[in-house]
Amino acid sequence: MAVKTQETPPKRTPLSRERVLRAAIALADERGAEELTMRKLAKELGVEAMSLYNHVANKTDLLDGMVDIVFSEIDPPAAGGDWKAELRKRAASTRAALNRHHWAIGEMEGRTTHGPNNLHLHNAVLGCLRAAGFSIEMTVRAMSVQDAYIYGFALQQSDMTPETPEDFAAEAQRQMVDYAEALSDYPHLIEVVGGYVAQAGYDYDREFLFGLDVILDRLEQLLSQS
Amino acid sequence: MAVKTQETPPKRTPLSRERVLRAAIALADERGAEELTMRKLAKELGVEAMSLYNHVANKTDLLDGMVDIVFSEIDPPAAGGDWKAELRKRAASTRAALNRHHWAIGEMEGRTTHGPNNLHLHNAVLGCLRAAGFSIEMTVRAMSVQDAYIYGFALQQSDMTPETPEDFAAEAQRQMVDYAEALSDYPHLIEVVGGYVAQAGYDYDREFLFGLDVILDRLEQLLSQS
DNA sequence: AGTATTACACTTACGCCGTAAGTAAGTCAA
DNA sequence: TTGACTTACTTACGGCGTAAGTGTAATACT
Repeated sequence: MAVKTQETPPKRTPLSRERVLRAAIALADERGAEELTMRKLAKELGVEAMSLYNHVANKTDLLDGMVDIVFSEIDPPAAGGDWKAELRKRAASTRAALNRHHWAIGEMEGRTTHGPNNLHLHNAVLGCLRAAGFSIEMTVRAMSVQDAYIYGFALQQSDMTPETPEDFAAEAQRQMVDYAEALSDYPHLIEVVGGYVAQAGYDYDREFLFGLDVILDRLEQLLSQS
Repeated sequence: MAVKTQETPPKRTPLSRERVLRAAIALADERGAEELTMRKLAKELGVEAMSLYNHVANKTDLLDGMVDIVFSEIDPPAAGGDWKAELRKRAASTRAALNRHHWAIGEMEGRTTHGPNNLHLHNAVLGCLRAAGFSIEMTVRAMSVQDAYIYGFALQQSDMTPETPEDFAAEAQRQMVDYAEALSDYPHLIEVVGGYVAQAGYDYDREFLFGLDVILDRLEQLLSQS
């Protein structure tokens, strides 16, 4: 007697904004920003594309949410301690977050809305600088130069996919061959890229910290002579 | 006697890669990168979309060509003169070029192929630093930190559309209202953005040069003590 | 318990996009 | 003249974001 057979009730866990955003980040992390489409994201969640619109207003709202989650992964600096160490820590964790989510650097550009985690982080950076003794004017400048460097470095790194110094050296050697004829006009590229980087490689972590300390050390000088 | 009336022979000047690239840049400059599509570009040139493919291989080839033209607009630094002045000049002209073509900063990310103008410029920067007396290792680092800062600054600026200090102040005031309730948790944002930037505004040129000199001055110190 | 409301996933459809493939019209060398 | 080449045109395909409407299961309220 065919009662309504409870044939494997789909039993899908319901969607939520959180689940949608997390899945979107995972997809973008794995396959890149241009592979993140509403249809593919829906398929990943076992759902049709239009269902996503019950939880995000549209695609830019989706990206806004994703970006703010990335901001939440950054360690805000503490105010009142060793300000250089605190800012080094936040710079490193920013770089780490942008590295984990290499699509984020491209998506943060041109975005006009700032999520709460973004505001929280920047409030903390300003507070750290103010506590260190910088004037308001210098605080603005100090944050601006650091942010520009941090995001710019991440941007440059995303141009060169190889991660390790060895990979980088190999890539440099390959490009030296590719551009061989043109390169003969560029002796300094040969000397530096061909003669040095292709041998020694390029340690992103070390170079990043070097540049950061160029900035922080000079800021410290300006602070002490003010 | 209906001879073949030479009824207004279309007389269109033929396309060329140069013309396509220039038109693409003009379109992207005016309407943004996301408005640059093959169809709209073709319409601008009075042609059908597919005709463009006789002059560019595909859309990324088009963008490669556009990006290299932007590089051609940057003044390469001279080697052997006042190296800080030369590098300040190239930084300013880079910023100016990225400002004229605000889409470029987004399109240079992740690009793996480097056009001749890109190579030429970077060869000149390396040459300038080597002539100033930097070791090969320090030359790599010095270029890296400058580039990161320059591109990062342009990236940040593209987040905030207003150009003039006054516009910036007005925008800051508007955002203070938008985020009023959340902002109460962020006293330093209130102090700095609300209390200072919203009043004094933000002079991009001045702030850019300040940050650049933070870097160049510290590099000079490291050079003289080596 | 029965009914009304809401929440949420589904289907369909529209106008875009980049571009593969094939066609037609002009130019120029032999 | 002819035939190869260049270059613009037409058509078509699959994928995109998303507007609009439909069906259904859970929840809230008599």
